Amino acid sequence: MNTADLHGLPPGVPEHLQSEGIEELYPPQGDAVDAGILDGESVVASIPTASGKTLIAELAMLSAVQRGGKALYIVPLRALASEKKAEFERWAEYGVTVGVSTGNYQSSGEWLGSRDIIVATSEKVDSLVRNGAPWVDDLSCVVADEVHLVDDRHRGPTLEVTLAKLRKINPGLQTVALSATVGNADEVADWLDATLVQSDWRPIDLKMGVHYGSAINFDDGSQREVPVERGQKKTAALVDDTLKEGGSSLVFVNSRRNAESEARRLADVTKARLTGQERDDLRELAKELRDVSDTDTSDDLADAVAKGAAFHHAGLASEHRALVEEAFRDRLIKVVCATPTLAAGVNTPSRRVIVRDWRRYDGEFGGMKPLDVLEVHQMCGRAGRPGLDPYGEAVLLAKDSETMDELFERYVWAEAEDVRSKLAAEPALRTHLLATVASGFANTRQGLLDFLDQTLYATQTTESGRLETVTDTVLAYLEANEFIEREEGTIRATNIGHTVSRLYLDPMSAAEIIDGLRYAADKRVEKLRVIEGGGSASKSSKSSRPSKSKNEPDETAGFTTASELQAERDGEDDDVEDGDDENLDADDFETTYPTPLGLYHLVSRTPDMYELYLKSGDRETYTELCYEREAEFLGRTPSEYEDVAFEDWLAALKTARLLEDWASETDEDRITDRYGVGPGDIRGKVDTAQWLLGAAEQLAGDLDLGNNVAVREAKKRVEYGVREELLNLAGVRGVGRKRARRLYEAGIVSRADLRDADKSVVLAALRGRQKTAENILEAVGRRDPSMDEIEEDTSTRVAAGASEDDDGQASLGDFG
DNA sequence: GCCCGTCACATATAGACAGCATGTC
DNA sequence: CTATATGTGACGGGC
Repeated sequence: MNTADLHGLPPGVPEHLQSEGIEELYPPQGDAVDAGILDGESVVASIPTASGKTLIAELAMLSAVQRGGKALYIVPLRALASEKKAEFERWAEYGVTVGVSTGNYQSSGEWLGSRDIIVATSEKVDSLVRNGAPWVDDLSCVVADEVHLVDDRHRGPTLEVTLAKLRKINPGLQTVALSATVGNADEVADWLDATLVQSDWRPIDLKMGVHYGSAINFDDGSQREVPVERGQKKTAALVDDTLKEGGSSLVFVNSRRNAESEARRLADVTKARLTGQERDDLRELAKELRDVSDTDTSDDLADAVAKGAAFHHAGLASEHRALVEEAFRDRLIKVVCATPTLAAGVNTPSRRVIVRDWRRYDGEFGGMKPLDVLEVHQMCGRAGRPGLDPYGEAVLLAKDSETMDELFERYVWAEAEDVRSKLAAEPALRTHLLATVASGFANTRQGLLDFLDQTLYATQTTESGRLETVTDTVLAYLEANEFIEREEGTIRATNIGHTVSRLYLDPMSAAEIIDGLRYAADKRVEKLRVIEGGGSASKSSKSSRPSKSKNEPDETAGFTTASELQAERDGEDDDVEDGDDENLDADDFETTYPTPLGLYHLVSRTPDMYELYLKSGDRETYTELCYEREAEFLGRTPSEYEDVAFEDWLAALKTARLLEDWASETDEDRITDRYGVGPGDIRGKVDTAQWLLGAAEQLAGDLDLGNNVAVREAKKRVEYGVREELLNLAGVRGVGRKRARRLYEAGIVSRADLRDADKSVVLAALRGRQKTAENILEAVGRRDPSMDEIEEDTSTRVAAGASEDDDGQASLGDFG
């Protein structure tokens, strides 16, 4: 089918497609048009990666807009949201407007309402529906990208429920679901009342094969000699082989560490084949990567990249990832060793894909578990860059002929698994039943069951009654925690229930947080009563030890290097927080209870916080810490000997400790090696903690518990990664944790000080960066921010520390 | 005395969404 | 932790 024959699109669009070189539609795209995609018909397109799924979606959305409608494009990842938005924005010249809404990307409801196409993550859409975004009623077309993810245990149910809700709100809604090739696409199509378009067609040929001995054996029967020299690794031979033809490779491995070590090894392979220009460009890129964060991860990545290789996994900061992805697309980086982050993320095609590891450690499984066929196919699908490569090659590795046979059978010839709904799990229903009640979708038990009947789960299940049983369990749970009320058969959400749903909390997280906050409120009342009765004894003990925040500046002013200062702070933590039940004495108690650590631990043990892994030795470390800081924890501490929950509780303590470190200005590199995480993990934890503490603050306010100020401060401290005394400064644009500390050390302790401060002192505190100093002064509202002719105050500079090249901000920012 | 290979033994294990209100070098 | 790869320390050989 020719693009010129397309109907129902905004004027100019077919011509635009032709100008992009799209004269003719790919066969699956033609099928989708035949299925009525331009006329508002629903379609499930189950076709390989990179075979033009996005255009199918665009055709549907553009024709819907042309009919005066509004379209929603649901993506699985935030990074994809911005990618798609950028792509769709080329239709702006035909009057089509695009908006994005994700957790970290701005979105006012009204503004979104004026957009023709909205791109959002499934969770964000769910949240918008819960909160009654007005434009949801106006949708005429919804696209679900990667719809096979309904199979995902954690996030699948959200997508499933959201689609069901959208379809219920808008009865005639055109649903376009894009899926990888899966076993039961027909079932998905049935569920969505859509026509199935299924095809294995790809614009560039994909050859899948297994390397064994000295050759790759492809699925089409052909072979390619790739001998492996003695002492050489297979991956090295394969990467070098591609490189000789000027192609790049993508290597998938099963752990972060493997990604890093493989990249280190392959760097020696790529290094040998770089041009002089490439060497220079890579050196520059390496510097940029190194500056992203002051951690080992950053250095290791930069070292590898300088030689033309990179690794990619979730421990990287988002800037790291973005830089690596971009340079790989530009063919500057020759090989990327990645965990599955890259398999489903943004578009990073490569001439050759090597699936080095096909098994991955899985604790629940109890050993190395073979990857799903779908997952391996997704990785392989990254092979072949449209328009650049004649074909793509995906290679699995076998050390013996037996393994080769197994790999052919298991992956090369195999069809992907069926998609199975995971909705009937309690955690999923806990969240979604509350939301369904709270947003008025249903107000009886039967109403809920009727609604659930419209989900994929219902069309798939053979086990009748299962959904009903779980529903009853979950309703009982929600009622017991006072999130819902039942009266004569009608179910209503309580005020708190509404809040919980609106905040997008797992009700179990909310229950935990509420318990903890109530515990804190009670303990506070009780303690204050004791203090009032007990009187002066505790007061005098207090006065002998000034609180740490007050005496900090004097204490730290004399240190000359950041690390000395750091060492002192770390030591001090141990001293001050050390102690028994009495470690929070009278006045401290009044002003500092609940403590940040208590609150961090509270949010860290909710199911919404992903657990940090306990390593060997950690058990002892944190058990000890648990006794040391016993007075700070909110709620009953499980018994070390009797409670199975103790292990989880300790893992949460480890997370809480990380957050406390971050909020005490501990350096990133110190945190990364103390907890065995990457810079990206710190960011993730901090981000989640911020969200949960924000929710906790609201709950504390709603329940009138009187501790929302403490929660707010704990939240602010994680947000900026600073101690209490820097909170005022750290909020200024351009001032992060490091600069705030330097300004503070130079005697500038507040925004007001900054407005009036001696410019030479400011300049010295900022290591003589004029431009930075001007920007900061402007941000804080100073009338004459100009730094022209200003000299650094050298005396201040010396006192503030002579450490070099350490001007970086926290650099954990995520600016979507 | 030193460098290196070898071996037994220990160690660690993928990913990432969400509230609200504004803004980073 | 139904496996695996990598890191670590002890040991011995060759010089």
